[in-house]
Amino acid sequence: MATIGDVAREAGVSRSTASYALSGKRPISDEVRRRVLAAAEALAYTPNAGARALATAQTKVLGLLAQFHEDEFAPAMMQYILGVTNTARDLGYDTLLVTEADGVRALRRVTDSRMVDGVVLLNIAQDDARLPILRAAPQPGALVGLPGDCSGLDVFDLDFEEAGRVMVDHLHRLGHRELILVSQPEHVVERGGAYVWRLRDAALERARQRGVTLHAVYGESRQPAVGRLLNGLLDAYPAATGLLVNNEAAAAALPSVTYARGLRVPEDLSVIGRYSAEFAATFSLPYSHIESAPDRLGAMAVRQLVRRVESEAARAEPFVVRFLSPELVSLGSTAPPLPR
Amino acid sequence: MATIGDVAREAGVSRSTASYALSGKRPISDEVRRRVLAAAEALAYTPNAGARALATAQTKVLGLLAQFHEDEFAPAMMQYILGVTNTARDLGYDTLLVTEADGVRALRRVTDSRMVDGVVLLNIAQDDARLPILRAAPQPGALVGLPGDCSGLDVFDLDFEEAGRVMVDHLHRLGHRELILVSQPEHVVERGGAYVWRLRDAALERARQRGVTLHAVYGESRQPAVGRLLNGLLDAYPAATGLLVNNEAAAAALPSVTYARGLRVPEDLSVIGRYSAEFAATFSLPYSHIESAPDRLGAMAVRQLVRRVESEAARAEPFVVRFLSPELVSLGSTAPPLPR
DNA sequence: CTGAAAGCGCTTACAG
DNA sequence: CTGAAAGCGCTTACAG
Repeated sequence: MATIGDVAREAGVSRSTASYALSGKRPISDEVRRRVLAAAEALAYTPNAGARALATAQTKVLGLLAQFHEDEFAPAMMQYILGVTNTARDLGYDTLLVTEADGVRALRRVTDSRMVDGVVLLNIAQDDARLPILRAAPQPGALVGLPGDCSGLDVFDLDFEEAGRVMVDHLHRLGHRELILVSQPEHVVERGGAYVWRLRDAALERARQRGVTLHAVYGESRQPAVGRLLNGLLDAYPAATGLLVNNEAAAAALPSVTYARGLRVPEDLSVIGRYSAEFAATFSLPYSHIESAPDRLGAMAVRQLVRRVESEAARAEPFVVRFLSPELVSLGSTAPPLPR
Repeated sequence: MATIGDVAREAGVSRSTASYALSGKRPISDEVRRRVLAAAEALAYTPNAGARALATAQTKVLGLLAQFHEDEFAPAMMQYILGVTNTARDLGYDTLLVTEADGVRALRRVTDSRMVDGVVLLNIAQDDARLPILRAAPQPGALVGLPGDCSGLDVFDLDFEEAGRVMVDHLHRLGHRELILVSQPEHVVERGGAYVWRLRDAALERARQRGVTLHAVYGESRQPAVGRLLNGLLDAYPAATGLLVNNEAAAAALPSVTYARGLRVPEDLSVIGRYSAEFAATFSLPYSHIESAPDRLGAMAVRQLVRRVESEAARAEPFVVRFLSPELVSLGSTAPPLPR
């Protein structure tokens, strides 16, 4: 591989001149610049990333830490990752994807070794053990997901509380008075997934205000357990006319369940989910849903992160906690309840 | 951050001694080693990755290039990616995930700049434009997926031809004489996805040998098109008693279709899919299927890649093309056809 | 067993 | 406008 020394020799200039001609960081005569660019072109010169990182203290790489817990719903994760990698690339950064189980160790490794200029964390737990490490790291960090303590980091998440209220209000307005809410499995909550109870508690509160009965239960993340659970719920609450689903696996399993029971949606049962458009399209889900916008959240986190990475001034700004307003995408799976 | 110079000073030795004590690459007296390790510990010393890469010409990072084409089935990709990242980490490597649309450009960037020690390519096309770049690169490369020309690279893929034969044989043995095969959409084939016709052609050939009628059609990758397609097929071939599904989206949409038509599986229709166990569990798919083993394929590719990266001798070995034998996971979705 | 020095390939003050 | 030199933080022959 050609080095900057090769380019300089080929162009008949010093290495520093070659470097400046390529970077444009100081004025260079047209003639010399032309020769340097031609030499670089001819030798297919590409700067060595390690050498540049060492000299500039910038790697142009962002770390992306994702946790894949046993028994969690992996497919939805892909959209968050793509939101991050694609936005990073647009801004001139590559992405180091770290998926190992020990997130604390992983985070320490990539920050201490200076492999990355900044870090995005996915799957934030309420009391996430990675956060103290990230706060202490020299690189800035951004979270997709709301932890208990947001200090020292930029945080981006869907407004799950508003999502819960929107779901309840929508069905209440249509005339529903008894609803079921299926959340993620209990172990997701135990692990610290605050979004589960943020949505649930807000939905319960709003239901109380509106005089709506809301049965809120934990779900399952896999078949056949999730199918059994849905059947059990529909058996247990025969008067319920609306179903809220804050659980991708349950949403994916629901069509089979309703077909098997001969339930028509929305005539017999109104349904509102919470997932991404991508997810809905891929898995044939015909339900109106709160768009979870994983790509947008990933993109927002990266943009803010890169701002802090690249600007001293930005790094001094106060940290932000930004909630994306939930948007209800209507696919016609809700209607007024049938008179009984 | 502490440098090796800080550690050396703290331990009262030279930088080279500190380096050797840490790496163990030459004998060091117990006393000195103890002091160095203590100093490194006390200063929380972690080597600077860029500096090490520059000195050793090894980054301990692998590149993973994935292509996400418009209208393709993204969720299945996650398992391949996890297979790669987790195996890489086990072997001491981090993973740079590159997802930009222009794969040629991306590959050139990461190899020319020496950001990675080796590269794994996903979504291999029959005539993949990235392959010439990878062959010419100084780093070794491994493919998950079979291209037209395997020269100069290690290749790993499911044996899709054998998969087609296993599917046909299994149903033939049960007494089926008319089958439908739903493949990926035509544009996946046009883009170069050879595995589609590898499975199909082998299935057609085997069906011919066995005297089985096989209707092979392209599928769709999204709803509602895929649901319509499945209904259309079942209408068009009412005498078919078995369905082979080499298309994740079609498999995911099938339960709704069979329920809606009042078809029982396997009594009225035997079904065999081709996807991963992870996929089956997540999406409630009750069908016997050929396990596509994305995690195993990713792991195989990484192991071979790292062998070549780390050993001169391994780099001189002939390139391999390794096919994973398809395994039929029986979930009871096939049975002898009902007498008509 | 240990140290002083060179070198990896860049960038960027410092001089002119 | 251009060049010679220092330095980023490591590793590893070269000497002793």
